[in-house]
Amino acid sequence: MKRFSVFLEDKLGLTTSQVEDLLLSKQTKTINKGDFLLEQGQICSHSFFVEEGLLRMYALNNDGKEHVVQFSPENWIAGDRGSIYFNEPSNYFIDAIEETTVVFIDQPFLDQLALVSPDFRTKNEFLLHNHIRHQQKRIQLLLGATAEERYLDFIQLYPNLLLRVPQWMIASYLGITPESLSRIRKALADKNFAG
Amino acid sequence: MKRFSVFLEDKLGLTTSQVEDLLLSKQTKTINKGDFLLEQGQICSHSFFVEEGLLRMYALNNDGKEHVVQFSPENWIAGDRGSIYFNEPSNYFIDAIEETTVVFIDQPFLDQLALVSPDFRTKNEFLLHNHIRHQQKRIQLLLGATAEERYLDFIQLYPNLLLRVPQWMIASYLGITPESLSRIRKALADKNFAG
DNA sequence: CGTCGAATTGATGTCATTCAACTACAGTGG
DNA sequence: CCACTGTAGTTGAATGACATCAATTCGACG
Repeated sequence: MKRFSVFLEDKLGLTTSQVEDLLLSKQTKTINKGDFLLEQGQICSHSFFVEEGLLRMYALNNDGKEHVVQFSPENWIAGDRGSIYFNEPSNYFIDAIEETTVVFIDQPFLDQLALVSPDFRTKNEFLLHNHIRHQQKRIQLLLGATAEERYLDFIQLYPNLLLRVPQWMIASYLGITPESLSRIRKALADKNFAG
Repeated sequence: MKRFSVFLEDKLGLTTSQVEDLLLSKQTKTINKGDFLLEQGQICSHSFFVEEGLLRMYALNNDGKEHVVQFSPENWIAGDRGSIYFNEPSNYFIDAIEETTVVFIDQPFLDQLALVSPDFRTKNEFLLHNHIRHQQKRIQLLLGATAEERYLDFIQLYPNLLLRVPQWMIASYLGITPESLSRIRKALADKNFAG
């Protein structure tokens, strides 16, 4: 749980010894590529800190097509807040794109963190604000940018994911078909040779 | 500041007397239809609680077209978190769709709230989670739903806004042109007569 | 080497945009 | 009170962006 420890110290303001205590009772779970941590209809009772690997959260639309809401590589937290905090069955699936090791985070654990660390809540709120800000940016792009612009933004924001996520999933994240993404990439390649 | 008082009591867990004390030093500001509370390039140093009226937050894309990120009617809070919490110049405009009365909320005020109310932070985090959940839903719709489906979702979610927001702004919120929305409305009207 | 899913490519279709004309209506000034 | 003006909304025709369907090609893996 190396990454999780560092995360607790750097992002949430805990001391090394606090982290050691807290993690005594914690275990990691490793799941295979393609396995699910959450399926539509279930109530999501945990968030998942990604220690190693890569998760994807997606929904199905009316036609049964997958739409990726977010990718969660190392050091990210996945989970459906709607389901966790409002106790509703989730609309989402969370599965592993690669073999992935996660740490389960439940409410009691968060309460513990708030108890031992004075500025845990401040830092946690910071993370929430950051999440909102990223979502807002994404909404803005979906409203006003072309598929090509959204793709360029994606490779700038997540250059490391480019190599790890299959292209058809990136298309799904961008809100287009795999065929369209293929053509966009071709057009970009042509432009770059011309320029 | 009636609505703001009720908000502080009901949503953020303060007592009536706490609210009275806190609001002694607070003033409202009323702005005209079309006036701005935030413009692109400025650093957003406050959030705005809407006591009366209706705000809209929007961004400009590469072509200079407006795209509405959110509407904020009574009891909502508007503001650009990216700018507030990360101290960056904002990408957004916030202006008034109607004459609007707002209460300015800055960080010192929030700190005060956290001091006097034990469960302010818990309730505030709840609001943040709720915001994230709504944004996620919107992303999902933009990825996988047709313009018609998004419009139906909009009128279900914000039936009261239908009468107050000009149609071209709703189109902007949905990510389509005013002409397209006009046609969608016509098609729906035809369907309902047929059915 | 053969198989299966991923990616590319081409032909065609659909939905929304663009541009333009026109109607309806509110606000302004004579 | 009426003409003048500007903005919102509607409608039509042409265009454009992305989707769909179908046919290959590519590449990983048993």
